[in-house]
Amino acid sequence: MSVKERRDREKGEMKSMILDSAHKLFLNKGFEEVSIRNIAEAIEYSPATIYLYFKDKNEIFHALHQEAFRFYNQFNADLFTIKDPYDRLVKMGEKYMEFMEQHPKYYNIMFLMEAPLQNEECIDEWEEGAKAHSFLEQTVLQCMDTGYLKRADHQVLALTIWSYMHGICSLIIRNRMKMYPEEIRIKMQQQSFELFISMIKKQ
Amino acid sequence: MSVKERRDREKGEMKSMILDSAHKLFLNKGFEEVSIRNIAEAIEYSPATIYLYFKDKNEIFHALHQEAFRFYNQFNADLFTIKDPYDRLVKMGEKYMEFMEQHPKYYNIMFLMEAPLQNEECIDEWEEGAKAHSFLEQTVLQCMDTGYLKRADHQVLALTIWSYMHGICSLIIRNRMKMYPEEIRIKMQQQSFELFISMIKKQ
DNA sequence: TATTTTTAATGAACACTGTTTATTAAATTC
DNA sequence: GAATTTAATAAACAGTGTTCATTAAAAATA
Repeated sequence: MSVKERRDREKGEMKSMILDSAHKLFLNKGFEEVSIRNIAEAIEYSPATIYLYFKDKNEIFHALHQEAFRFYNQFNADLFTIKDPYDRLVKMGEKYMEFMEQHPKYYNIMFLMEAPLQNEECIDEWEEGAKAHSFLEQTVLQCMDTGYLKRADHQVLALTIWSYMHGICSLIIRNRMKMYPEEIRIKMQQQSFELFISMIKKQ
Repeated sequence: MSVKERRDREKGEMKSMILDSAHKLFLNKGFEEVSIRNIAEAIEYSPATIYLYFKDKNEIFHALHQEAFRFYNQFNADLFTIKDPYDRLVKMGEKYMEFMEQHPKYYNIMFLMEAPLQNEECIDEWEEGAKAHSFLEQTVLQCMDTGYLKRADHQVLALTIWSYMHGICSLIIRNRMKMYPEEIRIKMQQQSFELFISMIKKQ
């Protein structure tokens, strides 16, 4: 019995050893640029060994996708201390943009890359992502209850807000805002955010 | 003199032959999945020949990126016949989503892929994209002038609208809306669009 | 026209990639 | 101690983007 237990533990340790190395390499080189052979070299095992612990490269991406959401929730931990729901909502948007700017590689794997969600079974939990999203939904609902936002389906409004935030962030990250000269690009982005905030606000 | 002219013409013909083949292959297989060797085989030349006409694979992606924008402008041609600027703006949004749904591969290369804009010199014109964007800006301006939209910086509002549209579209295309069960996903998307439209409208 | 120069096209190679499989070595069970 | 299960790997498969020396053809010059 205890043999099986140790084996399971060792299997888990090996998995997180692979993931840790992959994680570090990915942060240095960018996700697509790291190969299975790179990871194998870093942990001093052969490439084939990786396949005893992960089905394929996408499964590694999926695991790191989940880790990125954990990191994102940590990054946003201080939002929970903001009592006023409207202040919290605005701060949430600001932090979303901050996260994109400070951690573009995480943003990329969380919201832009295809790889992490390319395996069928990825329909499963995605707990941390759901947590973040329902936090947004609850905040929106509270904003309506306190009269900050016009009454509407809070789920629909939450999706609309997220869509806007993700839209502007991914345009920036993927270099699709070159029609604006570099100097004014950031100003445009800020003004757009302010405009959007004023648009959802009651009155 | 005329020799050089013929040579230039032949060079151009070869370039568009490569591009045409690449285009067809990409539409069948998806962009990342087509190799230089695939293209070479299709045009019955050796892979090395491609490099006499294009610096690298990204340059091919860049050319197709431009073609996609031409196609997008064609797709939207009938918007010009809509006289009422607000009707035109709404229709513009609807067609944007239609385009994403009917031509996800074009949408991908236009707005999501990194490759087409990875070479330095891509800062150049991007004429067709600028055309589409300034059409949006002008429509927004006209909507303000006719009292449909609240007065604001029309460039900032145009960017905000595009950000929202791109946001919802890329969340769909990249499968990031799995927190909603498949049946209601499309409904959420439609309701969100309607909500956004009502948000930007005066009153 | 004959020879030199320029240009176009390629085969072969380089240094990679993800993934599979047969084989070996070690650990565990009988 | 022998048989069995498990873990790890070397080697191979079938690709990838890209470069470069070499060849074949076309154009320019003598």
